Amino acid sequence: MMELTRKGEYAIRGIIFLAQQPPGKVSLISEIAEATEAPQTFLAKIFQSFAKIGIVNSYRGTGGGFTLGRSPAAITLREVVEAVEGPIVPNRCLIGAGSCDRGAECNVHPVWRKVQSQVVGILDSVTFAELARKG
Amino acid sequence: MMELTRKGEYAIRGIIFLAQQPPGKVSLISEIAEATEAPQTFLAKIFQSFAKIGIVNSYRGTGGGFTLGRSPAAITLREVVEAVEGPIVPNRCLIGAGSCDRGAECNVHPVWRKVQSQVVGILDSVTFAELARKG
DNA sequence: TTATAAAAGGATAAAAAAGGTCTTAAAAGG
DNA sequence: CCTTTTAAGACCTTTTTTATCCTTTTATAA
Repeated sequence: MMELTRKGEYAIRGIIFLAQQPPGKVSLISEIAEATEAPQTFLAKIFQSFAKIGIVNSYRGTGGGFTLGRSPAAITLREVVEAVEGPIVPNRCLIGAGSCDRGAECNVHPVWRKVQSQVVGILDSVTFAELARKG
Repeated sequence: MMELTRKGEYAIRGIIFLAQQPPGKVSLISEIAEATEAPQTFLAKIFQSFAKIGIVNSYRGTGGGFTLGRSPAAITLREVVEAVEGPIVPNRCLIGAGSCDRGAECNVHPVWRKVQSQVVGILDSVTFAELARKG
């Protein structure tokens, strides 16, 4: 339960790699894929979606590639995880009003809500500045 | 991310149902399935696996059915969730030594470890005595 | 302007997991 | 031995994951 998918793993490793490059360095998807041991075309898809939401910048053509969209300290683990895996929601019932008819009288709901807030809190407190630190 | 599967939902609802029955009452799988709105044959599979690990007792033949294997207060939410979903492991790398070659120098691992211990702690603290309470 | 480099986007597909059914066997009671 | 009820395993369908391939678009440089 609660396992990160490969997509999530590749995404995190990819962003860590970018965070470890000298500022301004543009990295090819082929470099990133090799360094993170991720399938290149798959990683490319992930980075395309990251470019759309501003986590990375992408540049086409000769000399193109990817850079981080913000400083590593301004990118949280939560943001990257949710970008690829969707929102952190331990129980379907929490998703939206009406999706669970047991809502009111169900004693399990508050437990999941607690789990959710704890996990979100932890992932929100970790930035890629820390994750990229070597040593 | 972190979503409980239907299997997990049915399992929890089924155990809550049993916990709400008068002590000693034997319930048919058909009753439990109807009450929890779960597919009967699917729920039967889940309860078979629960019988093996002692969460429930099963009785065949006329007058047979299922009862809780222990008092509701002695069954934790964690136990039921892990029985159907497998261990709570946010990152594959935590599963076993050697399954991740990045272990030592990886800064993400401690974060997942923290997530794991928080979630396990919460689910361990909730018993079916509380979950079965009505009102 | 032509060639080259690189990401973007779409279509497809294999593999795995989730979700569920069906059939036969075994146990218990009458 | 007949009925009721779970046990066990084979089987099937759908969805999600994990990719791959091909074409298009954008950018650069000769």
